Amino acid sequence: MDIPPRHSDHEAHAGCALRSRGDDCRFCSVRHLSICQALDINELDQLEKMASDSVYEERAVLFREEDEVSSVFNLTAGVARLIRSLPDGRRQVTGFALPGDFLGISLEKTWRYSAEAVTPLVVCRFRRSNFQVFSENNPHLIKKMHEFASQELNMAQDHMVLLGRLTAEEKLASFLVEMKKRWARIAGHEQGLIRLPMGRQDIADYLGLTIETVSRVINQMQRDQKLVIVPDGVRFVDQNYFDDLAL
Amino acid sequence: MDIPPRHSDHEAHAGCALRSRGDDCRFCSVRHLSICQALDINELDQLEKMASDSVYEERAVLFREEDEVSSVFNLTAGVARLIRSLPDGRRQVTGFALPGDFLGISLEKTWRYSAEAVTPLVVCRFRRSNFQVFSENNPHLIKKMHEFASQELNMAQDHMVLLGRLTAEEKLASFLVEMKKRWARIAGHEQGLIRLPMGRQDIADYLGLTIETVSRVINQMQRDQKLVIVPDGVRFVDQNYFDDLAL
DNA sequence: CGGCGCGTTTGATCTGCGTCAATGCTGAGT
DNA sequence: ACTCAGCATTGACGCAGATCAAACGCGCCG
Repeated sequence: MDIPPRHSDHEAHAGCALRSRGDDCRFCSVRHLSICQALDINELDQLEKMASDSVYEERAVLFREEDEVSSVFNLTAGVARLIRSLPDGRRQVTGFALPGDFLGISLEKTWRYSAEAVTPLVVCRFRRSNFQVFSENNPHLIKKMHEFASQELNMAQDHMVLLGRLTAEEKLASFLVEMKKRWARIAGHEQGLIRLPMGRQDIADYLGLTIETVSRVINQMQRDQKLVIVPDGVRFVDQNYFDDLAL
Repeated sequence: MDIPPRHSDHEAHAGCALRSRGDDCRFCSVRHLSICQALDINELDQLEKMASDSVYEERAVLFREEDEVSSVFNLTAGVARLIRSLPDGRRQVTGFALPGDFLGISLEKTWRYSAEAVTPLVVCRFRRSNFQVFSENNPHLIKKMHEFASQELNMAQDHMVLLGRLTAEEKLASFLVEMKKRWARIAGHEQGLIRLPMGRQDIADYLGLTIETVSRVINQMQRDQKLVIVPDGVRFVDQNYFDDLAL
């Protein structure tokens, strides 16, 4: 049961919490975080002509593993989970996409993972063919994309260490520290709050654990006065504890 | 105790088993596997002027995590392990580099992993600054490098699934199938033999297991007539068993 | 208000793999 | 041939985290 995206090119959601690009790349709230930081005003104008905003509801599927890559996405608001599934239903969440993240940096013809909206989502979408042509004429952009790809590769390698060699407690600490750092880069976050819009099951599938272990470890941390669990996230009480444990 | 590389620009190892580029890129045995496949004869000539072959002994360190990236490498013969270490000594092998693999595709200023020779090694080495200038004037090459980076990202994501969600038996089966496929792409391999030049400890650190578990699982597979252990590797007896288990 | 659905928490028990320890194998050096 | 060093194998045992099962909390809707 896929939920199709609501398209909204020149209407709607102005003033809404989800508004982001607002049909003018110059005012895009994630511009300085995204690959668009490589572009000057003129290039931005060109790119804007190819862009279309899309909104997805919670749980909506942006694309599935094996689907053809017909569009690439710049996430402007919300959180998505990136998933690889095994035939028997086991899942590995390979990452969470936050505002400013780009989906489609790889040159493969088909997606190698699925993407689903964890929260309501706004994306800036491009037809891949258009985007490819545009990028091939913009060396700045190509280089920025390679930088982003390098960055992703590093994060992937970090995550291999986490999955292969850390204990459950270390995994959770690393995850929370990572989320804290990533939210801190993004404007409009409440100081001190680590937002966790994804469910426990997603966290478990990201860390290679079960939902019960995730729950137990987080609640134990709360009992030990290392953090407090609040609606939609946690707050660190003992930052040193986390810095010591995290990868 | 680092073992420094023996340099050999216009001498030595002609006729030796390790000879590969032989100071003429046109005859390089890994050209069609490596990023050099993007280059025509003229470009290859230019690149050759910047290249220098280096040979490393078994266990030699090519570079360490945190080192500055002053050179990038094209592996022409041998096998290297790529390692991330934790402060307390736990290791994660993030990958094995085989002939044709390129080290230094990322644009970061420092290495994020160490590389060590599993077997004696021949590499085609470039000063990073030279290579960077050259690549910026060769769109073909840039694109090929981005392709290689995409490929690596996919492999990293596969590996996350393996580390996070597979059993020890599935991990070993996936590893062996992966090695079989990778050797098959490389000329000069003996049909049917899956070469495993790395030690059990390296395999364990690659799969997020202990050396004892690796040993137990492989030997159990032999007892169950799924494979036979031979010097320097294994041979599949029951290919279906592995295809069913592997990721 | 009450009941229902869904995600989370908590408890009891199990088990796959890690840990610890001993033994075996192979190849290099004397 | 003997010894030693470095890996690999094998066995006994323990534990971190999985599994199974039950209860909890909370928002939603009739």
